[in-house]
Amino acid sequence: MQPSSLYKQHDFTLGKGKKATVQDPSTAEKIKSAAKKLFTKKGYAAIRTRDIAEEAGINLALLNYYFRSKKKLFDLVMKENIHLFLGAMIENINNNPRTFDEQLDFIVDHYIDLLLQNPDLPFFVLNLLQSGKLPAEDKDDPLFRNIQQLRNSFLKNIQQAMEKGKVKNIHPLHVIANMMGLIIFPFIARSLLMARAGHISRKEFEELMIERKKLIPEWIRSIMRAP
Amino acid sequence: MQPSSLYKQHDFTLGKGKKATVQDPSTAEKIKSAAKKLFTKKGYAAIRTRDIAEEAGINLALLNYYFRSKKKLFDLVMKENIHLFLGAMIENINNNPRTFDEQLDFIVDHYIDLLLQNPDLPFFVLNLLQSGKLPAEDKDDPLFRNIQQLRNSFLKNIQQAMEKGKVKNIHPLHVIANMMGLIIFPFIARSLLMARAGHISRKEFEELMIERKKLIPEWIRSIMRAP
DNA sequence: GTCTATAGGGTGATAGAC
DNA sequence: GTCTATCACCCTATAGAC
Repeated sequence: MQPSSLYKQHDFTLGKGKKATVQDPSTAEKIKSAAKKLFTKKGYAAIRTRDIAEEAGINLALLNYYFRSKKKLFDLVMKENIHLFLGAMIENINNNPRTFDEQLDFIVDHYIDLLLQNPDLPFFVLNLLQSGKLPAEDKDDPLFRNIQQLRNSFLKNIQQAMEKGKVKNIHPLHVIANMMGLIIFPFIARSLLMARAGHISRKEFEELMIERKKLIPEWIRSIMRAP
Repeated sequence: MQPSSLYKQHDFTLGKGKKATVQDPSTAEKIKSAAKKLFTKKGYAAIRTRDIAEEAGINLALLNYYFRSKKKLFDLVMKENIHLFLGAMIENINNNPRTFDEQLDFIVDHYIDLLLQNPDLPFFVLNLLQSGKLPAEDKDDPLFRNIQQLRNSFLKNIQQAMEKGKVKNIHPLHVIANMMGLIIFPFIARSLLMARAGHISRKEFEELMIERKKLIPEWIRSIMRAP
């Protein structure tokens, strides 16, 4: 008998038509976090269901028992990762910073914190992007509405600053690309950077990333400032 | 009968012990460039040998006839891609620019040209990096010796400029990461940037990247300049 | 050199005992 | 809920005809 929902919240039909909902996070949770770890690090195609079962320390059959299929398990991980990746911005909306400078400081700070805790997240997203499997923005998902809102206000702020002559006339794509690149790139290239730009330990790397929380906003501002 | 070398330079033993070397690039070349296109875009695990055969318009068996195995074909593509990726720097060495500014201008210019022609190259390299399959630097390969030389002179130039007080005191990893990130990131995130940072066509994107050839060195310099 | 057919092994998924 | 055993399919690689 298969669970009716994907996440172990079965409706068991008992005798006399009674129903009971059983919560049992432990095994399903083990599988899901193993899947998250492996899929995030290496992508969908490179991971076998057997790898996930082994990582979770459970039997292969349980994976299908709880999640029906590899694809469905991946979709679940993908959804969570995308929310994690975009979630750093939600707080921005809720915190309601108005100016470009405030937004900049907030985003840089929160994203670097996020990436320090989830260093493989950018690779996962870029992998989706490259394979064309990044799902379209879901109009019903409040998260995406917030993102769109943030993007619009961010772009508007850049536009206004340029019109007032406070910053150079610069295409918004440059600003977005620079900000994202300065935040994200060190994490996707970290093994290269650690090995080749001097021999840098994991701890030193993390300290340098924390240092970037202050530096990147300064850099972005100096890049945009009129001569 | 299998070809003795991987790349279709057979020694056929003819009657009376004569040998002749036959050059036949067309089929092997078709397979290799199909493999390059697909492996570069989606990585090793996501591509089947059937995909390559179809893309090349040849029979599946020919792939193994010419290249022995999927793995060997991938290794060949990997080697070529790594050389392509690092080759943009070789010319730098051969051109012998001395100062940091000269090196900076040269690298940015040549890398953006390279990436305009091979936009999927960074993803391929980062994919190798992430899966831990990037081969160690080969001491025998002159390419790697040149890279090491360039890296050292680049790092030395940064160090010297800081000692002379011409630029801020900044960890070299920041400089390398910033330069690489500003050059490479727009290409790995291009579909995201084109769709979400305003609706940007392929042509507009390329024009913006060409614009970055002038802007990035300015940005790097303004980032490093003492206040 | 190129094809068809198929071997051989891996992989996702399930049946059925407990 | 969890396990063992196994099916059915897919994928790489090769044998053998032409």
